[in-house]
Amino acid sequence: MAVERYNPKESEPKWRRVWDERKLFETRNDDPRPSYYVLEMFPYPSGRIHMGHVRNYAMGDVVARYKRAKGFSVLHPMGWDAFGLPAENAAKANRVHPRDWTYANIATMRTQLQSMGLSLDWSRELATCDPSYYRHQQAMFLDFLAAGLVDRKTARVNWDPVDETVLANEQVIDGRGWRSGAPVEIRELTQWFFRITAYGQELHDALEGLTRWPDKVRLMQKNWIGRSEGLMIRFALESNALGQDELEIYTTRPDTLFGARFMAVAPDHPLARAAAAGNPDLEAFIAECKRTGTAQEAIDKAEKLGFDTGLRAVHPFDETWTLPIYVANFILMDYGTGAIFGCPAHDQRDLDFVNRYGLGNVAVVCPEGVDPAGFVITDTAFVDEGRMINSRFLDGMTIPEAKEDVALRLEGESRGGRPVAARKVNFRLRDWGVSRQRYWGCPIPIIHCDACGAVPVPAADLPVTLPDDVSFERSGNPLDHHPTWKHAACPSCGKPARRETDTMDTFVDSSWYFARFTDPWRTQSPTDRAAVDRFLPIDQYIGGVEHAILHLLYSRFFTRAMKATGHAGLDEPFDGMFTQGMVVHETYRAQDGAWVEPGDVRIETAGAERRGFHVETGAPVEIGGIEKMSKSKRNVVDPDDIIASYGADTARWFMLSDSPPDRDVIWTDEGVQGAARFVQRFWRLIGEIAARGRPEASAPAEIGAAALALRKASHRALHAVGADIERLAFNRCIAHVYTLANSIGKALDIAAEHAELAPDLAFALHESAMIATQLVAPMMPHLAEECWLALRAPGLAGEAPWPRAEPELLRDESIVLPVQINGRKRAEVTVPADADTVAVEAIVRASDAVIRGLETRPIRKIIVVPGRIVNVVV
RNA sequence: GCGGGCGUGGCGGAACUGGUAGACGCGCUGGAUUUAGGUUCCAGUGGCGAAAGUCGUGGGGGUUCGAGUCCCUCCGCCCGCACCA
Repeated sequence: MAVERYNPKESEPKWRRVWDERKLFETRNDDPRPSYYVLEMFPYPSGRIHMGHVRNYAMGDVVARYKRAKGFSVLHPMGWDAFGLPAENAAKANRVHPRDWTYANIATMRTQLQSMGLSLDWSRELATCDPSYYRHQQAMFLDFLAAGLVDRKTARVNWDPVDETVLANEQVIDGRGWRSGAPVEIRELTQWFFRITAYGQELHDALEGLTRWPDKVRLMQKNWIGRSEGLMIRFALESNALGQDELEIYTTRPDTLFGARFMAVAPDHPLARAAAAGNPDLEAFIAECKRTGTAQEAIDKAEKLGFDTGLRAVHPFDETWTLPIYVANFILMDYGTGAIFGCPAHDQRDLDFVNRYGLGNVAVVCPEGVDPAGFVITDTAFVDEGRMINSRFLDGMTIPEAKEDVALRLEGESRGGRPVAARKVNFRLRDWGVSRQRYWGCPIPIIHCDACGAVPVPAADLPVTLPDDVSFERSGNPLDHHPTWKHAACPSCGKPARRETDTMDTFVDSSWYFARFTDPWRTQSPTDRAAVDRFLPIDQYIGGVEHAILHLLYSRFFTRAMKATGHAGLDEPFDGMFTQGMVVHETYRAQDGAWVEPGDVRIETAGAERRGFHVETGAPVEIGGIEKMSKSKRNVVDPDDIIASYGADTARWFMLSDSPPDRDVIWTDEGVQGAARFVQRFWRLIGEIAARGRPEASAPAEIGAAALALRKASHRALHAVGADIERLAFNRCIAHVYTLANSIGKALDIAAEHAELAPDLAFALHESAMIATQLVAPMMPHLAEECWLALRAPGLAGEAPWPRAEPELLRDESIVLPVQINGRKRAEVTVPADADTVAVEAIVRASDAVIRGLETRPIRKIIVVPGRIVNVVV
């Protein structure tokens, strides 16, 4: 019987209206059911959504809808990461105010997201650029300050001379500003810092417990934090020439102390500066070091260079042994103490250095089983395990034993009333510099007074709001150029003072928005503890791997700081974390090399051959590599276009179908069309069943083979889809749905052969249609509603509870076991599902196919893996 | 350089803790329906072979009754960090 085509253009908006009217996705904080918090990283309102958003939000929505059906009070909100430099650049380019630009983008993108049919609680929507949001951020900044978690200090920062602002490390790519492309300068500036290093150990250790995070992300964070254990050692200087009598170094290899050949300090180490004071050559060397770019290439090519200061340090275990002190270009001031002792035999950099300056080396660790006498280091440092040699009292020890022995001895020795050495845990992690010389960000609520210093803005005066009347004519920070804004009275003494004109890094905004979502209506405090306790931690967070370190690490710190200041009660904000892959697409180039948009390319296939032609001109187009969708390669597909021509359900279905969610998915026309085809096919299957009317509510007593097979298929799919959504294996979910659709199709074929439909098949068909509709609902919610209605099911698909798979339908009475002979499949036997090993063995021995396969050889052994396989060994 | 991941048909990918390799989709081939189809339906689709069979998960080796899965080794691709002492 004919079923009309499903029309998403009509259906989709209709159902969204129904959901809205019934407030289906609004979450109540007093809902007595257990809560489940699903969140996708909120978008930056750049202008339009892209396919990456579609993929990200489709995944989150599947989880949200599934968990809702499973009876959870699901919190699934959406907001806008709305501060940032692009708004200011747009202001400069188009003479539009950053606020207007941002809110116009939000309006566009909100409409686009809504057209996807996401089950979001829009009543909790927030934008970080709204004073109702950032006022609380200012309050927390001041609370953090009071709690000692904020520092104001002078530090070396990346300065972009074109954009005239400090850049975060991650915004410096190969030594150039990511936006301007200008070489970044290192400047010493006084800035505000969050003391993330205070939590270095904790952030490191707690990674262990984040079992629902990708290992990759945990490892990246671990490396970023860069914890190392070592020893701070104070070397005495041979002479007190420069007013300093010692040099403190940090080392993780105190065991190699007897292999030391030199000392080295960073070019900006105090000792280097002091030594350079009377030494123009050294001064020139230091200047030259600073000129070396920070670009990767420059670092790779840079040779290990040093300048002998003429100073000498005394070996801590031998007063008669002194070491030359160099200023060296490969020593970093901001790690450890900015000074090292060099042991060339067991550190490649040190070895390169001595080989250049002819300082020689002595091996002090020898690999097990190698004769120490013949163990010579030339070009490659030995960094593996071994036994100590050439090291006096350490000889014969393992590396850990030697480390411990050196530490104990030097800790016990003292000079100038202090121990010569101290154990020290060091971190690569630096404090988080949050000052930005930008307009479109959260103002730092501080007033600088000549008399009182940096004074917090009183709570009653918050928020410090951004002025509207700013000009982007001049380069630099518009807040600083504003005629009046920065002038304020000192809250402490009342005298004229200056407002802080730096704003906060936008990563601060995104470090706590998930907490704000739990009670975004609250005006008196950033959070409501009861709401935070109820919803946090986030049960499932989903976003791109590009935030694996920064956003996720900052949020982990921020949550701890919020705990310390009473705004939250937990350490880890994200219980489950998932990083989804990118959306990629083929690229096309015209003969002149210009990139061609997918929409302008027509693909012709001849067998396995694929050829591209320009739609209008017919000129051949070269089909290039598959790459991340980007404007520059023009291989972008606009979600709006797809939704307009196929509907949101098709777009969502395809985004979830092909690839595992953590891998890249290739966007293809064929793929979308396949998804669209399935939408129609599904609608047809359901429609044909619906047209037969509703059968009895309970299963008939007599169930025939065809009906039983369909019931089993339905319940197996139900079971499998549920399990795979829990695993976030959406591609597998979709495969299960296809399998079920195939089973339904077969059952309909059988049904079509009979004029009168048997009650058991009628029941099984209707049941399968209901189950299939519910399985499809998290991925294609609009289609599911339309099917739900056609099947005359009560209420909405969007609020129906997830059905339970009947355990007896998941089992088989008899199963087919493959039988191997010597590991090769030779036969199959059908056995009762509950047959024990002995029974299976008997059946196998009696099997004709097995006997034939044995070719009269005697059976040595039979291995039966119940329910799996049988292996006959001859 | 250090760290991590991956390598399965023409393509995307299935295969839970070792147990029937290629589920499911795309593409392709043949056929049917249709005025037409970018529709729908049916059949086929890893290689070789007429078939029985045989070979097949990047290459080589190993452990095992049995290896895509575990171990060693080599090759290739991808990602992260990068002079962190």
